[in-house]
Amino acid sequence: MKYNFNDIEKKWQDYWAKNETFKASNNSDKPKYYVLDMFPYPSGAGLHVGHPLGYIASDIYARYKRHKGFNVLHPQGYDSFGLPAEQYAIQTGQHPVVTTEANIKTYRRQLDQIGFSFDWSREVRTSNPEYYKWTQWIFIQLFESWYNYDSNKAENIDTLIKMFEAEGNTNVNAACDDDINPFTAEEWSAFSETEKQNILLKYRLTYLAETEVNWCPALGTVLANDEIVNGVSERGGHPVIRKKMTQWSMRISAYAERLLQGLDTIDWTDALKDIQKNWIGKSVGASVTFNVIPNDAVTSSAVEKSQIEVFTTRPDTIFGVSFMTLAPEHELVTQITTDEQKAEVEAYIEATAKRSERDRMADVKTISGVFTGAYAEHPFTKEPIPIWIGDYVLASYGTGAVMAVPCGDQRDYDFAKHFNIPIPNIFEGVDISEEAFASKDNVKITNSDFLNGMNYKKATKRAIFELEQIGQGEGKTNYRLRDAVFSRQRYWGEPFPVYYKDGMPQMIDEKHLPLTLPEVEKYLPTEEGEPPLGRADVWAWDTNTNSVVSNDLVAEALEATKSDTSRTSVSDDGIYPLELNTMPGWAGSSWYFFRYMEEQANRDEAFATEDALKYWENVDLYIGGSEHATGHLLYSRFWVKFLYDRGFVGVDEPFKKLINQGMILGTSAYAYKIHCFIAAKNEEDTSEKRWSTEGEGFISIDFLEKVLDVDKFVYNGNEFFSHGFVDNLEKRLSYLMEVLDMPENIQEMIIKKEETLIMTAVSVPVIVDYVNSSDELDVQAFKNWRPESKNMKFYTLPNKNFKLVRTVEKMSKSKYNVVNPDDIVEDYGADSLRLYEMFLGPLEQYKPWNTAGITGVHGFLKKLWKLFHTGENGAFYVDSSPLGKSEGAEALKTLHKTIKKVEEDIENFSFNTSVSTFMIAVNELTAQKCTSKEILEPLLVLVSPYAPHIAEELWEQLGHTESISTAPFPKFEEKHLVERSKNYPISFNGKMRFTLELPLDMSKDEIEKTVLAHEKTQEQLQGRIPKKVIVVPGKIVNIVG
RNA sequence: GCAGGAAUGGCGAAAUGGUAAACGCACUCGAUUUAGAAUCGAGAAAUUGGGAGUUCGAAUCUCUCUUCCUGUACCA
Repeated sequence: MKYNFNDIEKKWQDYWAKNETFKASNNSDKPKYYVLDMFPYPSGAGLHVGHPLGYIASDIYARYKRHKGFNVLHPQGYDSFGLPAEQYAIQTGQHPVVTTEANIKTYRRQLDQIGFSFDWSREVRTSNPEYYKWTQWIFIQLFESWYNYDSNKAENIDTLIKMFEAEGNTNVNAACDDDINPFTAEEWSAFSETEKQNILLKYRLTYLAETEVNWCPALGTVLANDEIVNGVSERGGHPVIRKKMTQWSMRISAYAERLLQGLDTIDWTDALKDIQKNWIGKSVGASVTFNVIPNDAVTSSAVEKSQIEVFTTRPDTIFGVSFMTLAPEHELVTQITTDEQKAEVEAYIEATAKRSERDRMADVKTISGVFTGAYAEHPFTKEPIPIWIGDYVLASYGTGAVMAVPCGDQRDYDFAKHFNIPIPNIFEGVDISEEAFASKDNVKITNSDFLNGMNYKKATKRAIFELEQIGQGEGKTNYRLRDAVFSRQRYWGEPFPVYYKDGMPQMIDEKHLPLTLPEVEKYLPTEEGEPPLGRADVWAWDTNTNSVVSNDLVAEALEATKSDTSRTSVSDDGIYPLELNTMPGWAGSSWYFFRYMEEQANRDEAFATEDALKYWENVDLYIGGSEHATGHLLYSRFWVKFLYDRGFVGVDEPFKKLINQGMILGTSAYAYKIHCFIAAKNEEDTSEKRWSTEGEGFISIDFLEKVLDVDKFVYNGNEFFSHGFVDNLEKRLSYLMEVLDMPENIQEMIIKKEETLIMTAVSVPVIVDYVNSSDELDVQAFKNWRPESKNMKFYTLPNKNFKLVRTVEKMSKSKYNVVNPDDIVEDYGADSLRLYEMFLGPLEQYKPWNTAGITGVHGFLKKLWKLFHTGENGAFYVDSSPLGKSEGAEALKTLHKTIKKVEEDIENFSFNTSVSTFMIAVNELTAQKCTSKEILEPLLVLVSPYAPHIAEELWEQLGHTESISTAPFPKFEEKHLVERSKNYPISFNGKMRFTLELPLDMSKDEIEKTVLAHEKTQEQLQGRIPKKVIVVPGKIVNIVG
């Protein structure tokens, strides 16, 4: 019987689907375990071999946990809202629903054929209305909430309103906008409804605000900070500019501290935690207020009371302040600038505004700034401090102003040097003539009044205390984390459940959700620049019927209220325009892990029932790419903490353990297209001396290396060209003659150095399928693919094949290095693909794919199969009789060391090493001619998580009628590994010289005696007397001397 | 600049203080075959990026330098 993997795999995939083998239950006596993959965006290109890497790892773990007796939830779904489907819709006019559905079909087929143990009954798709109904619902909950720093959690907005009614807002300690004016309880009750709503909006966890956003004109939408890479859009690489727009924002900054603290409670890699820590960017310091000194030369009237608030992490260096710098955008700049400096300052502001964010980022070295003519007063010395503006100070961080301490901060130092501002030194015994002293350690403060002689820690404490005493500062903590813009000017996203009454946003009642996407005839923004939803004709909310109605009705309603300027009377007929923006991609992905917990049947009543949430809690193991570190993974944590605060879920972290799988890279192949010719020394000379190869040809890389006589030649840009070529030409002329058909007289001229031979080469990517494992090109296939090369020459070394250069890079269509798992599954089977992906190397690492290597693991599966088919003509045969003591010992040893290693490996997510372990086990058992059921049966369970199809098939052949998937994991027994003796390595000064077989129960002294007495030891020592003998029983003997 | 990670044959890698290089690919030779593929057997090949230290003993721990990768960037 042959190992017919295609039939076997189909058979068991059908079996699993039919029997719902991997359906998880919400009621079970077993302990629960939740294994989750980051769900895919179903793109049109389908999967390549890099995509399933993480899925295979998580599947192995999920299957392992089932063997270990856990009730495993291992679901899968689709992040099906997103840009590519919409871009495709814009180009073709096809509705994204249609393309998304088609793409999902492809994904499902590809996933199914790899044999994943997903519970598909719990599938989610973020673009399904039954799903995004609950995304909209969560949005409404955020709108109805505010963050109370006193209770340190989100609360219903009603508790805030109660506080306003009772005592106004002065004692409210909330996460809110900066521009809050204080009011009393009386004032609050006197406000109009619109005014009240306006104020509440400044406190809500999602709020409308005019924000400076990253606008991408090419994509017609705003982008989040994490969607921009090097100043251009992550998708498509389009330029991004700053633009002010009214947008929904999420007050994630309220959670900055908890997002930071929470990292300590979860099992993520330090690398990933560091990325989030840096992104949150906590800095502890103080806020200090500087009074601006009134100046007659300032025309502006406000200057009398002007104060500049700064944030500093080094309040201990306050006596080192010799100037202040404001961001050019700082609101105070125009007020304090003296008439004399006005022209210069305005010119500078204009110049900075013109520079794009990208320019400012690229150019961090140029120092620029302008003096405003104004001075501030030092809070302690009362000395005047000049106020400058400079674009090294960012308007968006802190207060947009800094107290410059040039002796302690390199940027301040550079600025001071550049503009000849004094640099007072406040560090005892430190030389600051060359650069600033930015370290906090091992230094004492001097020239600083009451701070003299103190270290950083003490001085900081004292400085803050003194600032508080004079009312000009306090301790403060700043975060880099900004609120997240939540609006997108796109069609293919969740509609906001929001309509506008008198310009104020109103939530649609949750019982009328979902608010589904309207039909539009085109997916582009409108001519007026409104988002695509602006094209919908039926996109207004009728509060009478609670339904979406035609826009025409809004026009009528507005007409009716137009004359009423206060807009407070209810003369309209209750029909209002709906929000035109949609939600960003991260909305649906920030809570999907809860949706899986609920079975399809109960999903109408809640996003997940309380029972389901309580049972599954959160994700025990999450596997996905590290590129989501500051996007999905941060936003999910934020939403979960919010849902936790409001009592909707019982956990405040979504993912207990997280592993980032590395990327599988493609191995591209390049052929060099060359052209050889002889250039005349004189450009104008076009006489018969000139010669060239007939058109272009391709040159084999080994030939090229030989001709150029270098191991590795430098290839820059599109061509190379070797002058040194001529010098060594004689040696290699034979090769050249053979291939270039060069006339003898030309050869002579080159040898005599009358002419220079020039070779140009262009590298052309080749479809990797045409290249064999020895990097040789199938020339015929290549010619068929590239018809223009049909008549070109392919230069190779004599009797050699055409060789190519290979480079490792990301898989991409344009490089022709994409490997489709479908082909691998067809040629080698899913089990081989699964094993090979794991075998390539550690899960977290980036590693190149090389299809040739798969024969190794495929060969292993065949050997495994053979182990069970040792009967006549390869018939199935295993020996069910009990193992004899003597012949069984060896096999048991093999089995149990395999159990031990594989179990350890899976627990440590070291899947590559267990594949090696399987290979060793099968090689050993084959050599032992083992046919015992007692050995082979448990071996199958070990292999089953990795190669489930072959395991199921052999399991069935062993006579089992139930799937192997819940068979208990074999128990490791130490006794089978116990050895009587040990082949001790005998080292001399740490270097192993020979080995010696000694009983393991031999005592330390005896070992020493035996070893020293051995003739080989004497030979090594050559009469010397050992200074020391180290004996580690069971490990090693080391003789020093 | 800052933060994190990495460097072991031709390639992917194993070994986390105790015999360095397991396992696989590729390579060479042999058997089988009309040939190729497949299969089986045999073989050649790496002193752990450089330097120093700790230790009886270091790929592994410490310091330092070099190179590469990832993230982040005027964050006060």
